[in-house]
Amino acid sequence: MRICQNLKVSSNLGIPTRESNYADWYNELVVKADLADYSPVRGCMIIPPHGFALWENMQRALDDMIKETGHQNAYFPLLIPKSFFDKEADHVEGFAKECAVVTHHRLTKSADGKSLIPDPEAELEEPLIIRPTSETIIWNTYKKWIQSYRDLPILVNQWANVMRWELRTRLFLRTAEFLWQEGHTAHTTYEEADAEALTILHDVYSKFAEEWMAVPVFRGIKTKSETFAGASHSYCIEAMTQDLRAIQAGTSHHLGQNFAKAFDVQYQSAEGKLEYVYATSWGVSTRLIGTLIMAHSDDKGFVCPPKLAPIQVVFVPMGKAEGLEQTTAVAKDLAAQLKAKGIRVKVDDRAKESPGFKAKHWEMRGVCMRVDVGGRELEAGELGVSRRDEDEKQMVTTGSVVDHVTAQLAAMQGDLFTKALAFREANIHRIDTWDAFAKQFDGEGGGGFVLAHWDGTAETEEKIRELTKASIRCIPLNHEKPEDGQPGKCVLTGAPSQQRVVFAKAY
RNA sequence: CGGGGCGUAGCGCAGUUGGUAGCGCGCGUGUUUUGGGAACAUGAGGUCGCAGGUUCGAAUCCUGUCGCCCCGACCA
Repeated sequence: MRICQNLKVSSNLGIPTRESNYADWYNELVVKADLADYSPVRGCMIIPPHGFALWENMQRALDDMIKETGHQNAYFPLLIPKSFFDKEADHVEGFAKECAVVTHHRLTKSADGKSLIPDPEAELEEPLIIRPTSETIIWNTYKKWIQSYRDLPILVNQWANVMRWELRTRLFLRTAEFLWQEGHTAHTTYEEADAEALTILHDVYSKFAEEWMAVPVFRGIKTKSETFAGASHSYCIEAMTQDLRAIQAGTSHHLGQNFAKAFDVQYQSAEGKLEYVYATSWGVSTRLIGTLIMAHSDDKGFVCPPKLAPIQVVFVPMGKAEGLEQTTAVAKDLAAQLKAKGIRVKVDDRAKESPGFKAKHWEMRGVCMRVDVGGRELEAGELGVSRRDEDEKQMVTTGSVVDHVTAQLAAMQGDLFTKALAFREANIHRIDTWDAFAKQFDGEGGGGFVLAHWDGTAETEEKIRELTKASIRCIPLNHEKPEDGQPGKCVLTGAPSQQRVVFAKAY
């Protein structure tokens, strides 16, 4: 089955440049870096071992942080009774249009005997929904778990797949099925729930994005129109892509008492009164991989921050006959030393591929560092070590390779963040006139982040979106410059504004 | 759902007065190679998306149908 025939692949090697076609650059990179592939079902993706190893690394770090902040993992079912969705009106409104529905439990031969059809005899009495998110099934369960204030708070997370029948999909950025974690907590007070939502935003998501993914993010609160269906308010982190758009990398919602009321979850307080609980939910998904690619990668392929890279160092032994045996032995020895220090290494001792082929191969796949081990190097006692995010190769004495690599991996992690931060800085604009604002978002492509004043009304927000395709990504919680938090006048209407908000074209 | 494009080998494509399918890459084998995507030789691989129809004969013409990609509406 041919799925991406519009992708005009120039050859089986290489990818388009970001400059020539950013969208194709991304699409081809994802596939050629072995991060994901198309599947026979539209919008679903196959994640091969290399891509999954990356996800596992992300998962592991996030899972540790989630547990560190007091949460436990649990698992709830994939299938949810349709009736559960009838209970929270806004939530239904938000998800009804994109639900996959299970209606039968058996297949049978069609009349002509040539194919299988759902057996009319086996239609379910109540259709089941493949979870688009798990609030409803979880709140139905929490009703059983919560009787007393002594049962609170409940701090639970689950790693799962969910399905949303998206009309237009893109590998990692928007797939019909995706992997994620979803946290669901219950609390006695509004303030405690808000503190929870903010803990996740600051201590987990923002920290993970910046310290592990090396992607700087804006933390903020969503406007009413961008708030999660069924939430009281939503917090988010927003990153900038290399084509100057915004990408929502994570969300943390304060659900108020909406779900508690919809699912009748009350507890008896210390004073003996019945009270509805307050709730949060929060999630990050495989979209983070798309964010990672868009933040750091280049025209040679994937660039991955060392903390998350499936392979951090690859050794390429060179030479022929005894020479090759010798270089391979040296490579394996150094690799073992690095592995002992917890570094993820690979020795590419494939016989048929040339060193040049191997260099390109691993560059495409985002290996952070490469060590060339050749006869010349061994004679000189220096090996060629290159970093994925730098052009030049360093000559390093064999004995100091392990220390050098260890130091450079740490340096690369920091440098990627610094570079991404500088890029974002260079593409943030503080704009106070409508003409300049409109001009900034004119034409195709993104316009970076525009920090501008907004009068706080949904009408103005919508109007600006219609005129420029830029939307309010968030109302920042912490400002880059103190003056961004000062009052001003709306860039469109001139009405009073409390602070600047982040405008951008979004993924 | 609207507009556009397209279904031929694993991938990218060619193939019209209708005559039973080809190229490049990749893949197997062998030899020579290997310092930034090696070369030659040899071989394997396709009921031309599916279903009808026209015809002596259909990848090609007709009808229907399914699917995919891009742009839009919707969305993490």
